[in-house]
Amino acid sequence: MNYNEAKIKFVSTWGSLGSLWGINKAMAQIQALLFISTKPLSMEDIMEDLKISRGNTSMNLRQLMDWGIVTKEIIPGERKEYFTTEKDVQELARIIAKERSRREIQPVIKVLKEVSSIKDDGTEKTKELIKQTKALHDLTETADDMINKIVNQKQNWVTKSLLKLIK
Amino acid sequence: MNYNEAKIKFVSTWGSLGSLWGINKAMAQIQALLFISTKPLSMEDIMEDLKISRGNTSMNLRQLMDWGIVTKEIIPGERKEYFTTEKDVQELARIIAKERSRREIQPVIKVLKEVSSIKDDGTEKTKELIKQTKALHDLTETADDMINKIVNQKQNWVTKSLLKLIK
DNA sequence: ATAAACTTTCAATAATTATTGAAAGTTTAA
DNA sequence: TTAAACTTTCAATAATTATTGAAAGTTTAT
Repeated sequence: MNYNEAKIKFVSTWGSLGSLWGINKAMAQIQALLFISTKPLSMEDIMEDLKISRGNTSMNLRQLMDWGIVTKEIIPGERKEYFTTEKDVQELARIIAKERSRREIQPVIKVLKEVSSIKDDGTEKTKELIKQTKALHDLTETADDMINKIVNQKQNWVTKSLLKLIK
Repeated sequence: MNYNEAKIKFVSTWGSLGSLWGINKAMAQIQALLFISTKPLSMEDIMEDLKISRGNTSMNLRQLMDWGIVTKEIIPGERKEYFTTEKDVQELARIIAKERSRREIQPVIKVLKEVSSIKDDGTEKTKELIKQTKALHDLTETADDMINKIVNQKQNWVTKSLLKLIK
């Protein structure tokens, strides 16, 4: 496998993985491209490399900036805008975990709390609903907390020693 | 909010959350319905409650069984098949984490390993590709390990004390 | 062996989501 | 102030994914 094959494989794999972290294919591919680039890329560069339209590139770059993963780079003397992504994987993971928690997990926790707080009318089905949604609420909250805590540790040794601990 | 409102809210929220754990809406809704039901439900029951077709119900129940989340229940004297879901949230989380890891994370780890193992031809771009995909490989592998380890702890106190530790 | 009761399959269709491309908008240089 | 260089917006369209429903398949009771 040479450089170009490897690059294509990485970008497309990372793209199809997008669904795993809740973003679309183009968005994930743009991020992947920037992630392995040695220098900032222009919209033109990205469109050409991924063979996607200008509009698509623009919209997805904006979303990546909203997530806080990609930033604009001004290159003196250049008219075009250039883009870079966060290059540190730990920091990338931190941002993604935080955003997903905020956008998706928190709202679910809220609903689970609401649902599990309905008045117990004494019927079996109500008791079951309360019991099960409460369990789900606790689990979701704990998992969310843990992921955020783990991912917020700046130093990698923490992750490593933690892993050793629970083996 | 009464029982029925709460039930509808829970089922639809859990359904739209499906994307978070990589399954479709109907599948997640069926699971949600079974999760709060006090007794096994027939295909008829599910179709009626969620207002979805027989075919859809059949296909999604089969997928849930493939995941190992739902099981067939034979009720003596009854011709119909009945279904139940795993009721313990810890066990449910264990199954889901394991399946997602197997279906989605492992293949990605494999590709990252391949890509990061290409021959270093000395160019800057190749060095960057290797460096970045290697970092991603290590992170993904560590995260996958941790999630599996955490979720495999049967006793909840482990999770709790672990959480306290990393606070 | 037959038929009723039930489940599965899958081609057709509907719903959703992503992408295009060109017009409108913005910024900069002269 | 003008126009070139660039970016954004968004209605139309394409691609993908989910759903239906009816025919085919299976099981069970008689």
